[in-house]
Amino acid sequence: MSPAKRARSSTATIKRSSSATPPPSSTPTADEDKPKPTLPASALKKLSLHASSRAAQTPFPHWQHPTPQEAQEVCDLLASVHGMPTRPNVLVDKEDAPAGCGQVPSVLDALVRTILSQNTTSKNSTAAKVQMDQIYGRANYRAVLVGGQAKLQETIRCGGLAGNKSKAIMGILDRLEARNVGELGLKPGEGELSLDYLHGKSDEEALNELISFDSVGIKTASCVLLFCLGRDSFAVDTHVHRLSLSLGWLPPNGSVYTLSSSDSSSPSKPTRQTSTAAPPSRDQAFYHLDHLLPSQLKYPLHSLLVRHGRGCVRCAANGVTTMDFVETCPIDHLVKRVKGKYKGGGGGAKGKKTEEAEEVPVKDEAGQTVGFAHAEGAEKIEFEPLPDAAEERVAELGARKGEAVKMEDEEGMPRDESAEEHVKPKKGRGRKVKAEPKEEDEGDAEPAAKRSRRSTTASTKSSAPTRARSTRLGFTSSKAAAATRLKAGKASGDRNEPEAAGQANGGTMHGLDV
DNA sequence: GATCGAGAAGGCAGAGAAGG
DNA sequence: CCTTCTCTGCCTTCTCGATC
Repeated sequence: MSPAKRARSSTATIKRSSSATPPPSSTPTADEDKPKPTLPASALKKLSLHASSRAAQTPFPHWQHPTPQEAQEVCDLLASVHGMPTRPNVLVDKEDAPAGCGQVPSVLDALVRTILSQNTTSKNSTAAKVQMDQIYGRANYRAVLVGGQAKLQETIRCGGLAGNKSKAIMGILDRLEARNVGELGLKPGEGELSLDYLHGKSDEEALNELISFDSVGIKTASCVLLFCLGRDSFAVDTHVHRLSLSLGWLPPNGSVYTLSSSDSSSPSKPTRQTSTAAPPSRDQAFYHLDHLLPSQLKYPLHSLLVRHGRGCVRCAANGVTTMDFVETCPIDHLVKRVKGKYKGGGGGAKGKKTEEAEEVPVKDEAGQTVGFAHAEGAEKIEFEPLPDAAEERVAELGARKGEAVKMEDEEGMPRDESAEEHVKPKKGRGRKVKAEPKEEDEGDAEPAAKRSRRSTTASTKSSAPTRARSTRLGFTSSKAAAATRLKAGKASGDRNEPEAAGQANGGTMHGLDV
């Protein structure tokens, strides 16, 4: 076989196999037989972690939710409002496809789009992708590779985290180039940089290949599998994660059951129990839900949960939707919204946190946690009446300001950002506040600089360093900066005109994968 | 009204702490 | 010492409450 034949066109439309598992090595590639080129330690660590998690099937073997019936019910209810998403058999390379949506035929393009969508809004990531296409040409990754990381970083700066993302993308392109040269026998600079060979690999092989790249985690890889490769993988993003918690599909405590790697062969017998207030992580949620959910529901459920998590005024984070909102929540009777989450907005209102509704774990005869319920007195959560129209919603949201104390939350995250949370001794593993002064609770007499980094940033997160950096770079708040620019009557200064890029982006605000 | 301060979204890697 | 787990930094934009 000519090595050149292996490099498929990245821009052509590619008909997908409808089967979740492609024919086993119908094109037995040399890279399957050869030992893999040495991967960096970080990649090996990721792969090892993934392998043990997969072997364990689910991190919560005693938590049998969602059942297929529960999943089907939620799917049907959400579809009644949002419509039932159907996966296209043929992906077409649309110019205005939003970043973050892996629904493009080229696997490499899908992966890059998904990377660009990490840690930023769809608007920003799409702007970055548009910028890339303008600078390098449409999905011209050879030009990207030739141009170097610095140029790429500058190009995608408007998307945020440009340093990390450009490094990640260049790493992928470097490896593909090395593959072209080392395994396909091409000359340097020849052939197309493509990941389309993943179409010929099994789900697990493709997933492993993807997560072996730097900056590509389970979620990113899962998105590519789900949307580009047409496989049944249940990607867990923030909306899916939040709603899964609210629906009781995940245990309230993320680390109740932990399998040691040596016991991964007997997943039904967790060897150790840890206890932490932290809810399941997104990765844990992925392994649990990907294991339990029926394959045919993964695509529609992911799409519906994302759409609903963004569009339902009752289920969106902080009650603020980022797209057309849903008047009535079809799963309102199924979700458990608990008090306690910070009501978004307004920095000045620091500390506006609502009272936490106490959760009591429900245990089976063996003492294993199999569910949770609100403590007495906390189970009655009164929902506010739904707005009747969009205008009313705006008014309602306005009226909610300042009523944070009464505002219930949909998330049910036991983790609190209060200082008390962080000075609490934890039973489980994990980093503690180093040498936390005992008198810390007492007062603020100690200069903030003397506090541990963790406790200091617990309340401010990364905002402070970010702001400090922004200030050094000449930013104030974006609003102020925008106003200043408006006054000055010129476009944004030496920045990369993110607003302009956003305008170029036009209406593609969301990479909604439906 | 202008400005400032601060939370939130978004996913990953890596540092560091603690248990076995 | 190894493994496991938690937490933070990374970056930008938007939003909103408080203050001037």
